[in-house]
Amino acid sequence: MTPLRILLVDDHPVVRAGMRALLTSRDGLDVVGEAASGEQALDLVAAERPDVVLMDLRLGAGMDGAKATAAIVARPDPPRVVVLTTYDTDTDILRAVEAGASGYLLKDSDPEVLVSAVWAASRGETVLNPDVAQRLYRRIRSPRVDLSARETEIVSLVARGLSNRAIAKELFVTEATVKSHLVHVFSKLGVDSRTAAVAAARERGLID
Amino acid sequence: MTPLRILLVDDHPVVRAGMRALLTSRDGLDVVGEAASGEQALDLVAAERPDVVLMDLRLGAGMDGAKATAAIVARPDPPRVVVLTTYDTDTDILRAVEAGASGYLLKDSDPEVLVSAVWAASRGETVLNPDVAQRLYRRIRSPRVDLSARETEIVSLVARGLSNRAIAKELFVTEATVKSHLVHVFSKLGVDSRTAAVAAARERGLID
DNA sequence: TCCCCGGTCAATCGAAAGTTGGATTCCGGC
DNA sequence: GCCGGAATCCAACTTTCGATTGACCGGGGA
Repeated sequence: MTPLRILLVDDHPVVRAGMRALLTSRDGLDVVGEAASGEQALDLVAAERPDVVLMDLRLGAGMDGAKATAAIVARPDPPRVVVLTTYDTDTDILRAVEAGASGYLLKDSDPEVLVSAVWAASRGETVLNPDVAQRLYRRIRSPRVDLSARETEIVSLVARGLSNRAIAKELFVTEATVKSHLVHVFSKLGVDSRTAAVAAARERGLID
Repeated sequence: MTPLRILLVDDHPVVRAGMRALLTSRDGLDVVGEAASGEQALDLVAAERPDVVLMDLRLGAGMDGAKATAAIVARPDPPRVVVLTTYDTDTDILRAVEAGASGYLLKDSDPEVLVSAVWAASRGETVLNPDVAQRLYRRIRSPRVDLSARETEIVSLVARGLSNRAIAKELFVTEATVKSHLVHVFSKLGVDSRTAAVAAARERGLID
């Protein structure tokens, strides 16, 4: 049987070396490339046609892991993409899953788990870390809120500590308008103050 | 010449494998142990007596990297500790340096940089990532602010979105007291609103 | 010892923030 | 076409926040 062809995507050389070391010591697994950025990952997917891509979500500057994942699975006859990351915030997970990832693992997973996840992904199965699965479940139950572009913009400025007046000046509207947007934000997030809105928006990954 | 004895400390198996792979391929370097926690690191330092410890700052549950570093350098004839981490917030850096770290590198550093940093540390030199050095410099110039325990507690609650009244209830004090603390926080951070205080405290790593 | 600092509280006042209600525009569906 | 909904905008009103001043207590360090 031909070995499974694997592409590693991570902006940290140390992590790439670690994945390579953990995977190449296994029979039937072949690391055919390493990419340090999303752009490079796309090139290597086209050139090497791997079976499985191990993808970090945070890739420093440029395209992030979720975007790169989406671009990869949009290709004809795409490889499976398994996300392997340190972060487990709701939004990160949701974005990765929406982008079409076949798995979501945390970097503190056991090497065994990692290897079996790669195999499972190659068979078309979906592999989720238990914590991650639980978060996803919670998220699906609670209705998805999304703020309009304007609202997000304003909450971001609030989070930076600007007053309504300062925000109004920044966006060339009146203070009343800023307040009005904030009222809508408050109701969408189920809070009743700017600080709580920032906390809620941050928790749901709507800002930052 | 006897090889340099190195101990790896990181809670992520992948990262440990990566460091091991990058270091063991070099002449004169010998990885003598791996620890997944601060407690384990202390044991292994005592048992293996390494020359250099590569230490992650975030170690999951239990003792964090800064504490572990401090405990290690407090030993008789201690090894050099080089911090190797993903995070580069001001507080992390400062805590590591204060704990007695001989170096501070980011995980996106080149393997070459990593290797030469290990050698430099073994010779007693201090190795700082340029970004890190710059942050340290900025930090030293701007007078160090630190909030009292009570003040930090209150800012954290503000960051969670609580009103003064709610904070007062939470801490069993009156609203006047909360306001009084916030006045001090505002003046220490150079801001004039609760949201700006949260932003400033977050930026300086005083909360979260 | 005395003084300073951290934590506690009170009263007041002006300035933000938050509430209510309403206007306009744009867009997709019946 | 017409309607409903959502996004953006605005103004007047009420509440909370923040500034200011002043006070009390307890625990260290000079």
